[in-house]
Amino acid sequence: MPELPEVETVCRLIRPKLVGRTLGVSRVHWQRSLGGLSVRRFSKHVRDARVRRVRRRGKYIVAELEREGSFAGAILVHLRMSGRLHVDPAACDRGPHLRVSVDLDDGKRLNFLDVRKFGRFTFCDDPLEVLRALGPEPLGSEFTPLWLRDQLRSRKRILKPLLLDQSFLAGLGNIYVDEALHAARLHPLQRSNEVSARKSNALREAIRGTLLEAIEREGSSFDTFYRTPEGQPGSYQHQFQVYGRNGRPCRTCGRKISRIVVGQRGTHLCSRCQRSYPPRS
DNA sequence: AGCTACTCCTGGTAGC
DNA sequence: TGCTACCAGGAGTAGC
Repeated sequence: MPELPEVETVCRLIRPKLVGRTLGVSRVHWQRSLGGLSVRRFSKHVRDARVRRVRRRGKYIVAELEREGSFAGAILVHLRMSGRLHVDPAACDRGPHLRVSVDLDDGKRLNFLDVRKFGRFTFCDDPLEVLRALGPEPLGSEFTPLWLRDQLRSRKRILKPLLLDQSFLAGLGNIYVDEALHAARLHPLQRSNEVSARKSNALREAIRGTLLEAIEREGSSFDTFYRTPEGQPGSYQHQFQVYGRNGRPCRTCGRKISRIVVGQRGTHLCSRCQRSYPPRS
């Protein structure tokens, strides 16, 4: 599933193909991809606007638009489970999963594909309205050791759902939470207020290290899903320590990786490496 | 405040 | 082979 590293990879690859382009006609094949916006309004907002900048915030891709040099809203993309973004020649047939496409002034087309239809490709007058609900960037300057310690201490939430909560920290999903918790040797069911300062620092390092390494490897690909916009798979899936390794030996200690369900999410852990929960008595 | 359940969707696969 | 049933899962929302 596209999480921060995958979204960052997509962003880096499509940025040079979009910045400076003027948008043309759009085609909407699945209206709900627009997230409630009408086809007419979407098309009108996008047409003849120029792409000023392409950036990532959490798992969102934000393509900021301008008209006559002034900010004119943004295309906001969330890939959710199976979304993909490609810039293709206009003649390229992307098949039945193409949901939205927008013509570019260089004869190409920005295509949004999404097998499971959970993703969003929409226009937003003020993207900050959506983005300000997000927590800090795990690779940004706000995510300090002190911030994490304070935030963990001031809540009494189970670690896994807390780390998945985008309003707490932006960009982590099921895969990288499991990987980071294993790297920090923390149990997914541990309560946030019961995490020591030392463990909090370890968690911060684990989150940042995991994400940075995954970005370096252009994310993770499996299940025929995520691909870079160049069509290449990422390679971080070969580094997984726990995710999807149910029943196979932990690469640290050899114990079989177990799978439990936490907050309706499949959760993978090593019960020897991550034994802080339940508390030993 | 924090939790659970439900919804949206499809392709893949287990079981028969 | 061909059918049905079920599963994964990010995020929003309702309800307790």
